[in-house]
Amino acid sequence: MARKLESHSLGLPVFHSALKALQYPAFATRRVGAGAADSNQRAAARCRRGKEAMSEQSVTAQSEDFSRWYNEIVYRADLAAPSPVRGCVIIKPYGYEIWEGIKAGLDRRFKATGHQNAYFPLFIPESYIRREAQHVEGFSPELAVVTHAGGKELEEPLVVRPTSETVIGEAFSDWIQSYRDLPLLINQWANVVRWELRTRPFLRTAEFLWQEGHTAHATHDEAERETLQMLDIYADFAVNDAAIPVIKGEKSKMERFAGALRTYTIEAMMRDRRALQSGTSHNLGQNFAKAFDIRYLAESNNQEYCWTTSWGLSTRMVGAVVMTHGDDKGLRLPPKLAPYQVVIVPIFKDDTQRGAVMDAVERLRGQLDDAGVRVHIDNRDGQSPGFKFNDWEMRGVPLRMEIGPRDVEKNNAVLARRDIPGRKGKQFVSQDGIVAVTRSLLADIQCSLLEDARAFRDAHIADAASYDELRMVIAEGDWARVFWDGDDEDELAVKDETGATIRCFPFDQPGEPGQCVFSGRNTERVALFAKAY
RNA sequence: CGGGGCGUGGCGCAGCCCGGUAGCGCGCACGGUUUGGGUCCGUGAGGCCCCCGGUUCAAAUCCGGGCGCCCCGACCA
Repeated sequence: MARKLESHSLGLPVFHSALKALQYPAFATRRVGAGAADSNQRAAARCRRGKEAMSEQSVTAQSEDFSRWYNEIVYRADLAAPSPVRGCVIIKPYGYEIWEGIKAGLDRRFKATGHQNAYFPLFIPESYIRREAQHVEGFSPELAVVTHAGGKELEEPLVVRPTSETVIGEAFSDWIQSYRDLPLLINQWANVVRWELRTRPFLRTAEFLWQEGHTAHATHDEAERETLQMLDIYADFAVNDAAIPVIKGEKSKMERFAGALRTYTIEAMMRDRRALQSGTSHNLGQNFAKAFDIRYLAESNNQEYCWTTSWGLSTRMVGAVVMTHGDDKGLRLPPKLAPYQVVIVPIFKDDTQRGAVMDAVERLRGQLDDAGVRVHIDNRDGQSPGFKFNDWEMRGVPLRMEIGPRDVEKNNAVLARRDIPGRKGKQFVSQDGIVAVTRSLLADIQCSLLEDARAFRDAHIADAASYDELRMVIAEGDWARVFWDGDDEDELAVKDETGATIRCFPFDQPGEPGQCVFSGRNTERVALFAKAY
């Protein structure tokens, strides 16, 4: 386990301090009309028709049908399996290991900023949920409720948690007496249930795994700092570990968490250019403190309500990794999250060769293993090397190592990078110093995935100066950045007409005033509109 | 909840119109052959044809009823 954690860093840029501002520039945009959408994608779509009946070994092209591509890849790469229950999935070991990587990366950051893990019950008395008015309203349509247990009807139905603000709020009100008990910084890793209508593996399932942090503070400002700090941690994780460039921002009133003062988000652009909210952080103000009587005795000897926050990131992140980096051949996993960073495919004809090849393979494996690289030997008997190459490419392994008789003879190995297709991604290297080469290639792949994703995203965000332009940009499938000073109805109108919603008001603002594309009012704020998952 | 579609070996499907032996591809098992980009051949295992009822000598197929699932329109990490 120690090794596993450690190998997540690989000598790559590691997480430094959650409080430190992130290094990457927020994001770039293009002008409307300039260099429109990917002509590549369309050409590919045209090309592909007619080859319909390609063998079952190949995956539907992204350009042809993105969601079909997604579903196929999720199942074929062995991330998940269908479940007997409605909107649920079985997360298979390969998918779960990605989640474990996500957990490890986040948990480390949470601990580094003083949070502790705890666990609260799955069942929540129905009356708790009702205590915070907006909260009930927000969640009641999607609650699963247990009415019977132990063979009889329960006196009070139990809600299967959709999130835990209420139980935790109740607990906090007991735990917190004095300002000396603050801040209280708690996180829990748990499953939650939301009875969603339309579900997709990882992106939206009836049950999902996540982490929910809950904190209580003495002042509004402190709570606000915590809320923003955790958003920074999410962004830092997304960028540096998952290689997903994200845009930090604030949610509009409509998209705000039920019961929150303010909701912040990191938004990522998937390969089909739809937005995916990949993590959120809420300043809950005193709403829950008042509903659950979370009070502390201040130094002044006065009873004060606490200021609370909550923040969560879920298995949806696995879907984000798939949809951000994946290509027509399948997954492309960032080395820091890849269950296997290197897969070794041994090649031999007969038993003599086998012996020599396997000796070399085992030796190299040992070296990589000792260096903390997650390495796997594919010694399946029935499959040809070619089959294995394709198989591991589909499963997104960053680096493939081929060792055959010729390599053994020359003390070589072949390394093939997943992020560079075909011959160009292949190189012969000496077996001596394999650790250093592997490490540097993995670091390189980690960066190149991030850069790819960033370039793609920036090419598909456009500044729109009018509502017409906004409509155009959205119709193209891109994201539109616009000056916005509309109200809820305006936002709804845009959604009805274009299908796009405000993903966020980015923290990165132009700093100069402009005219709201909808109301015409002057405003300082720009919003990002996009179609979202 | 409104509109469209589908339930047949593990997965993807054909068969249904015109009732009569349940079939194909993939996968799986075994043997051989191959192995540096998805080898090939042979043998084999595996199916209350969603459920209940009806028609008939005979139902996967026709009729009636149920159930389940998927896709498209209102919510969400």
